[in-house]
Amino acid sequence: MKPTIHHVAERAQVSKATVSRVLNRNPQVKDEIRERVLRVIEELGYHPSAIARNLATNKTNMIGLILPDITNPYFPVLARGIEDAAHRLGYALFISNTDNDPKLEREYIHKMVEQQVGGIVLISSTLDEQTVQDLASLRTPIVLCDRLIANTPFDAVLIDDYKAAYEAVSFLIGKGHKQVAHLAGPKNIQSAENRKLGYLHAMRDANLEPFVSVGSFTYESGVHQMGSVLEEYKPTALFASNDLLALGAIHEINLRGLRVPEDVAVIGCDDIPFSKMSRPLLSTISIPVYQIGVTAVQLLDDQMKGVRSGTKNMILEHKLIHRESCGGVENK
Amino acid sequence: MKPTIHHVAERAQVSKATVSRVLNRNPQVKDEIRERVLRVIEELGYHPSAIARNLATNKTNMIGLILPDITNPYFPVLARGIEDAAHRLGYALFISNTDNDPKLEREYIHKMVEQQVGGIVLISSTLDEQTVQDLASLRTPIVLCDRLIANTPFDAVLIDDYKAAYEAVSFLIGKGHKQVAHLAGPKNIQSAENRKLGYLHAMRDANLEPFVSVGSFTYESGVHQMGSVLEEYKPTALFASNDLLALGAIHEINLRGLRVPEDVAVIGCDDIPFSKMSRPLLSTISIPVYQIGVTAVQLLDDQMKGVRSGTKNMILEHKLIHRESCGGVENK
DNA sequence: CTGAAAGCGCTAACAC
DNA sequence: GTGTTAGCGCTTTCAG
Repeated sequence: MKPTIHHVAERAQVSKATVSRVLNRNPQVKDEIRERVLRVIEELGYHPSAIARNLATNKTNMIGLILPDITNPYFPVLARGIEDAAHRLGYALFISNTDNDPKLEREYIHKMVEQQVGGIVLISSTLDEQTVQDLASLRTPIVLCDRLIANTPFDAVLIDDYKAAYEAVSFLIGKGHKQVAHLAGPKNIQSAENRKLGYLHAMRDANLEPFVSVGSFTYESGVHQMGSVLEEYKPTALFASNDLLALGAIHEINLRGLRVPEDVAVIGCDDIPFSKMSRPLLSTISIPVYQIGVTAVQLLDDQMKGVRSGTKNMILEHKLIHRESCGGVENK
Repeated sequence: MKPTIHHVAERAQVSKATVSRVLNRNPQVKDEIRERVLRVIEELGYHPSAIARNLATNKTNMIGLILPDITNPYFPVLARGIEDAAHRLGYALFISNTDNDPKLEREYIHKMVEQQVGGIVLISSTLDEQTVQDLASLRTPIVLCDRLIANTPFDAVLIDDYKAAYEAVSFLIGKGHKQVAHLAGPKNIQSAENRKLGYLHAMRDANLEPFVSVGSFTYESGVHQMGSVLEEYKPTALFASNDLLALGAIHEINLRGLRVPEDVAVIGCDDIPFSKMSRPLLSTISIPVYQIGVTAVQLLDDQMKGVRSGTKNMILEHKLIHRESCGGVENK
């Protein structure tokens, strides 16, 4: 049996209250007694039960992270930012993968609420109206990442996907490209849609004919989509909605005997770690993922502490990273 | 205020005990009453408090995962295996990154124990004698991944790193290579050491002169180490202790105007997702990471349920994956 | 089939 | 300074 505060109290010949005081660093305990208690705690290998404490204080030191898939290279850095910030603020972190399955999302959210988490960082693309209602009635603070839902009490932290895409495409156009294709992400993912819009508008503003191929946010999808793009459009440049797609596209381009960037310039989005390891090095839009995670937890913490009222949305800055895959850079 | 079982009971005009019964699907509740209670639960948006329940039953449905760094591409799949298995068994999962810092490891372990987790999956390379003692006295089930500690009560699940390395190197030697270098991982990581041993023995058994360069398990380290290996040893083949190292090495090899696999054949270890996206595709030792995670949780569950006594070590099967980077495979 | 009451390990007034 | 007491929200005998 694990020792409880009771055992410690008994053995140290003091009351549970006193043990509780030394546990909580209450200064008004005589040094002698404090030391005695501390010694007993050591001897017994006693660890206070956080759940009992939580129950008594009616507040917990746990928060939850719900994301699509930690296996997708975009997320580990985000998760790390969240985790680091959480621990810095004294929270333990629950984690759950949903694969973007709305049913699982709801299930995990409810599970976390039952665990009495103080708040949840939610990364989801598939929130339907009903789930949103559901969440809003939960009385549990929620912060969204990479996703904005208007008219809800949820804070959000994201980048300006539209602008990022517009800039990337304008950059390509500025280099003289007229045939710029776009590999888009799933329609139900807000950032994918916004990136597509940014692409479309940049093309329109330059009086160029757009060409969009829609797929999923995976390497395989990039390989696959690029095949038809190459056949139907003869692009000299490509803006992919994320790096995985870009990487897959490059693979397919090479397979067809074309070179990147000489024949087709490629630029992705996200700046996942692999982008710095691929050949050619991938040009991309760098997203401050780690910082997004940290910020999300800070917002959550504010909400939990009731520091703030009203919704808050944070737009973080992205950055165009010019590496090898879009040319004009000496092979270092 | 969040509704409690008390509110539900009151509103449904039954006792807390009855509400508890319907919560726990106790069949001996009259249908009529059950429905009434269920309806009230719905109306109130009531969610039972897991921590209160845990306190009452003295068992929890939480387990913890402590790993070095989710940002290292080896870990997400492992984490996913653990998470999936955990949820399947009804556990919520805590997660913490330690960066292999022994102090953080201890801190997080203790934090999780205080959270009353039922067990911990621990991925660590830096366990010193003292920490091991400490853990053993915790009365909390622990399962180790990728690491074995003899004479402890800890279960472990891993692969046979020695054998994996021996096979990889023998494979290279079998292809006629006589100058096979090794990029080793950190000395304090057990699997790195075992892989090095496997390499050494394979070379010795073939009467070949070994050449080892020790670094860390990173891409940058691969780039850096490969520089000197190329200058000092003129290898025709390379066995890298993990894929990141291999990928970095390939980068450096190419930078020096040499080709993979024509000039230097390369084989890595781990089979991280990026190995299937790199150019050339990386030959490697595939480790059943996902399965390691699943197995770890199963062992943990067994321990927690007291199903088993005594320590159990599981060695899972690795597999040599023959892709482009070691030659002899048509470029598909 | 349902209710009353005790208790899980801790904190937080309130006394002394 | 330290002890007493009453809960926190739930489960679990034990009655009825």
